[in-house]
Amino acid sequence: MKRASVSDVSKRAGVSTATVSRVLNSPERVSAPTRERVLEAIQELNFVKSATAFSFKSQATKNILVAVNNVGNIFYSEIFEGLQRRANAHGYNIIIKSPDLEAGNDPIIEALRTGSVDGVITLDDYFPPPDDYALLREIYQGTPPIVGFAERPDYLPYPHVWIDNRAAARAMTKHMIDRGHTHIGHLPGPPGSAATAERKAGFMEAMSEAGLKVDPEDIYEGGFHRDVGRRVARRLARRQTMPTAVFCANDETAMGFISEMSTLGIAVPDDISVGGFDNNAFADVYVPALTTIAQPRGEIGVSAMDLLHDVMRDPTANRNKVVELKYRLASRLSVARLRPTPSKKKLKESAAAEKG
Amino acid sequence: MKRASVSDVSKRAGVSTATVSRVLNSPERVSAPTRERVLEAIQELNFVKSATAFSFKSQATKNILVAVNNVGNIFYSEIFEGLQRRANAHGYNIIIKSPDLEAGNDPIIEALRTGSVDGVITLDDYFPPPDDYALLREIYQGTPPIVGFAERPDYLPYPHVWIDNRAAARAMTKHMIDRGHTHIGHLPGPPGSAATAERKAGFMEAMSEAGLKVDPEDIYEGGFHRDVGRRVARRLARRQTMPTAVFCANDETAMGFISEMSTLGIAVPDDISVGGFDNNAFADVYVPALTTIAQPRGEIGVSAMDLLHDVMRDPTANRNKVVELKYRLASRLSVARLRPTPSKKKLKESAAAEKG
DNA sequence: GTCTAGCGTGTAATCGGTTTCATGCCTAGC
DNA sequence: GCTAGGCATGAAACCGATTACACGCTAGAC
Repeated sequence: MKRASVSDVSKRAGVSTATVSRVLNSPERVSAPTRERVLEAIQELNFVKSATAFSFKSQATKNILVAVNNVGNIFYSEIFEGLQRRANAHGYNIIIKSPDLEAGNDPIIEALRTGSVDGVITLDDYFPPPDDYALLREIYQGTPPIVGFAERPDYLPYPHVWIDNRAAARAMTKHMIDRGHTHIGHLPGPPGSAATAERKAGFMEAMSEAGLKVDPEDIYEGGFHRDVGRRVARRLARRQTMPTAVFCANDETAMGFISEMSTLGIAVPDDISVGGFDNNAFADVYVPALTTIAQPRGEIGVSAMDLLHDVMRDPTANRNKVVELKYRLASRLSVARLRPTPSKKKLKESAAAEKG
Repeated sequence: MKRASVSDVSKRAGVSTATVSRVLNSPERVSAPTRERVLEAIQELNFVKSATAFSFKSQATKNILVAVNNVGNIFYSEIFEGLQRRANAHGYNIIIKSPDLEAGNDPIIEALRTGSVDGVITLDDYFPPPDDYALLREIYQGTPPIVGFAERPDYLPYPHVWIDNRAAARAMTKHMIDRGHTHIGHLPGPPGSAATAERKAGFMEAMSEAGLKVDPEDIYEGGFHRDVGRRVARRLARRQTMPTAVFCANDETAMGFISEMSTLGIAVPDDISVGGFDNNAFADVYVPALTTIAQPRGEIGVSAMDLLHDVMRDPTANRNKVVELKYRLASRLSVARLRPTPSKKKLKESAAAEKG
């Protein structure tokens, strides 16, 4: 039992394939009796248009590539959700792909070259070889159907959606300063990333605006990973004077930091305050509930898909379109008002007292 | 500047399209000089095979549909990662989709009917209309190229990957019993889900094997959501005698529970032990680190994709294939050995003492 | 009564590859 | 010297839909 084709339907209904196609695409151009016969035949044969044949003929796949560095990063989950929902609304499918590091291939280049997708959304700093992209631009006469979130390479300034990382970092830092903290540490994220640079700049600006000095020792470069937070926690715990607050440029890092501090017997926020960035899926059920910058991830997905849709419909008009989305400071428990801190020694004593 | 076609290449090289196709697919059948000329022409014109034309001709899209109820659920992240990696290896793309509840359409039916994908992987209890599936089975002569994780509807018993939820739940319960707990509560998850039923059964089995009675009051049906955990926490805190341990059939629920308990001044694991299920992305950096059942999510993705690949290559031979993956009990801090619990009153006293 | 406009429908080309079949040439075997 | 077989290549069909163009018929205008 094979799928029925237009030709099968046309035979069954005693008409030409052209008429069947008209019934499907502009039924008002077909006389009522003929239309009826064709529709019956379609029913009887259980006919559905072949997606591949349609793509071939129309030169449009209805597929959108979503390229990310690591599909498994939970940061994307909600973005995927927004993308998917919106793609459905526009009649697209989303194909999600990460670069295969061993093979060294670039999914974006490949997909656009083979024409297996109509457009591309890239969600992070995705920096493959410029020369291939130069070629792409040539092919697409300056406007490949690409849309991004946040950072873009200079050689391919595609339309994009972003949030103001610098302002957000400034807001978090100010939040800490407002609560009495003057000695604040910062974990800015992986070197080389634009997000890192922006967030760090925001931190520095807020500190300098408040007339506070930043000891280079209090900046801990690293990556957006729990192990970075853990490592920094161990290092901090050994120092003579700890900062009273630490701003991690990523919730996962913050959680790694807090959890390690907890096993070292240092409590958040009683002994040290911690702020994060992302408002990841578990920031609100963390103990303590994490004060963080909420990125509107669902909306990022929705906006990116809508933007791409615009770009695909009118590439030149939307060539330079940029959509800024609002961040939000989610103030919860992990950043507390500064109180005279009990020394570590005192803490141990009280713990001992409780046991005894 | 448009993409070059086989025909363009053939003209440039002064050969027929058949020869170009041979160079691409079975180069050994073309004489060296001709082959050279064709390859040159391909280079010069920057020729790449059209994906749509190929799909059309070969009747294979190289696309795999991954159907889930909610793309945004972070539980899938790592599974997606495994699926993606393996799909790449087999030369497939993955299209990720959730049903559009308003439109009431079923992505699986639609995708298979239009032929826009070659196969389907479904990751949770995905129970759309049986009659449509009956039709699908007819079309595919009994073996639609579908593979699932865990639960399947009776009317479409596709090959699948699973973990033994019942045994895993039994293991967690036994772990609590081994640590001295006899009064254990259980949050089994959303009613109607097979996972819920299995995990609950495992819990009951372990309790009865240990000769322990389960008060129906200690079973809290709900869903895999933080709010369920929170609600149960509030309810428990009001009871005269709390269980000394609670087994939540999902980490998110466990975290909601723990975080609410924490704001109520009840500490985990000092006052009550909590076990989870999933080993989600943050279970290890939670405070306290969460004791849970680790599902091998990456491996689930890998196995499902490999299984689908087998099914697509030989549907009849793999019609009933089932792959069982191993769970693991991750014993961390949230389940502690039972100690004589301080009453809530005592706790408040000691807190007051600390302040004073 | 003739001419024309327009409606409904069919014929055939088209998209870009792959594949079957045919053809011409060369070589080896007798 | 003739033939069989094999190799390199080309011509054309094909996958399933859409669409430009052609055609015939009817109705309305003069």
